[in-house]
Amino acid sequence: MSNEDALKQYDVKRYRTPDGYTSDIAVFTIVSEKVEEYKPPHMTLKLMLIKRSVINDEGHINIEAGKWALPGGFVQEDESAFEAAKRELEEETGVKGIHIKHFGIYDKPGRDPRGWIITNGHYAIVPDHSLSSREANDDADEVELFSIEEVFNLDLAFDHREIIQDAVSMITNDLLQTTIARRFLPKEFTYSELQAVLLTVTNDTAIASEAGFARKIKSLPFIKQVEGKKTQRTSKSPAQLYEFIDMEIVKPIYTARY
Amino acid sequence: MSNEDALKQYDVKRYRTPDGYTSDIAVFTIVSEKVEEYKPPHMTLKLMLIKRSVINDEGHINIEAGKWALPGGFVQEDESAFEAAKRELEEETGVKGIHIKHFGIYDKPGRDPRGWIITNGHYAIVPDHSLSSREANDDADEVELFSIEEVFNLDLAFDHREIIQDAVSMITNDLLQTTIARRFLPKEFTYSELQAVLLTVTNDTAIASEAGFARKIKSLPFIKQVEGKKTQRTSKSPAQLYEFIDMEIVKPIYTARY
DNA sequence: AGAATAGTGTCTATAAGACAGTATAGT
DNA sequence: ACTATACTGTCTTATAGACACTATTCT
Repeated sequence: MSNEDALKQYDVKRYRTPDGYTSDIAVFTIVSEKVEEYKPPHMTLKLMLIKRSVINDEGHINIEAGKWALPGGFVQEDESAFEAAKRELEEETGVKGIHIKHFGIYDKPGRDPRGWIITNGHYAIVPDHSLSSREANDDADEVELFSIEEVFNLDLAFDHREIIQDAVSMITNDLLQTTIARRFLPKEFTYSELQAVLLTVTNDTAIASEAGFARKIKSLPFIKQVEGKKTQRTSKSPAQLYEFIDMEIVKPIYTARY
Repeated sequence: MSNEDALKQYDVKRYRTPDGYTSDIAVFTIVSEKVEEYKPPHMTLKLMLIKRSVINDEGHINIEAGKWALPGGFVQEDESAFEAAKRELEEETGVKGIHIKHFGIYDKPGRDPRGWIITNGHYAIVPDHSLSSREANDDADEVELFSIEEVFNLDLAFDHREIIQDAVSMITNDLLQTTIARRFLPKEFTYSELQAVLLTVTNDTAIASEAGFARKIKSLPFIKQVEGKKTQRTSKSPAQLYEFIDMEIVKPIYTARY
């Protein structure tokens, strides 16, 4: 009658079980191009990929060798896929406290020739500078940043093309419909910096307009001015600093106002 | 050098593998209350749960017996978790072509006392009438619909409380930010029917206002009038019918218009 | 006629969008 | 003075929101 009795009778091997359970991470960063003084940023969304080495860390020939792939690895026994993704990302970049989000599961039979291997798709947002310390490890020959257009011209391992497509569309949506843009920005930022982040994924005219966006940012309920604080990092004329307010935002498609 | 060589050397048992891989489904339906003639509907969002039986289909004592749980089951060898969810839902309700969406993975070590069992959370939207044919099966004593408030007062199996919370917040968001409301409605519907669906998850004043919503629906880019078609099912006065247009909608929180 | 739902008319306040113009400060 | 960015002024047009009013049809 108790759970203990039930457990004794439960045969864990009744069903076939997966041969592996892994986490992959689409590591996004936004690089500022033309970082001159007194210039507003022009930003590009980039994805970090690794080139799979021919010989793996045990001296064996690697599967899908030579192809570009998302970093990732096996989930350990005492952790969840999400925790594994966080751990692997920390190992890879050496950075803690990174924004990371699970967005999908990839479990189609045959997606990995080694067996029934299930992988979890995550995306992560890391600040530009965190990736400078990156280095190739045993499983990877090279580590490189690619723009979204470049990525889809590469020879990608496994079903990583599909995973990356999902990651890109997920982060695009999230950038526009949530406040995760903050993860690409310093705590305090100018209107043109936020604008530059959003313009990496949209060409919405309302966002692209300088004067319009400069005005709009002041009426957004989830952003507030940092009173009396200005910066000159984007122009000679001091620019007002803003910061995000922590709040849940759901903007229904059936209404126009907040 | 080839993938075949790599495969020969690959030891699938290097890492511990999960003991089970399952799919659970949060089956939502919206029931119209007070369905009188010539009345606009008043709707309530309900979730279907099953009560786990004490003895399972093999005559053994069942785990988490007597508790309420999401329907679900093991993913078979030749299918993905999503396909398993669809299959199980069809088996359960006898309805095909149901809207179903994967929203999360639940893999915390210890979430299931039987071992390292990973489950996939899906939500499904089924029309009211499809659930009338539901019946208890071997694993379930009872099948019942609960309102969202009722659900959280029940004794729920495993970590289904957490899964249900995620399902509810996901469907709430999706109802307001995507056009899935159409899955709760007939192909052609009146403004008050759409309004009733939305009001199951929000009390946004712009949506709750009759006159306002009746006007608003005409300017939404993803909904069009069915020219010249009216119905009297919601009132004595014939009401205009509308239908959804298939399109991608992303409404940025940084802008107000479409 | 009465009742209930489905709208429309109309007014006000607010916001968007366009575009010109001003402000600031480094070179 | 020049230049580039950061705004602000101002006008026009569109929409939201409120609330009264009309329209339709069954009972």
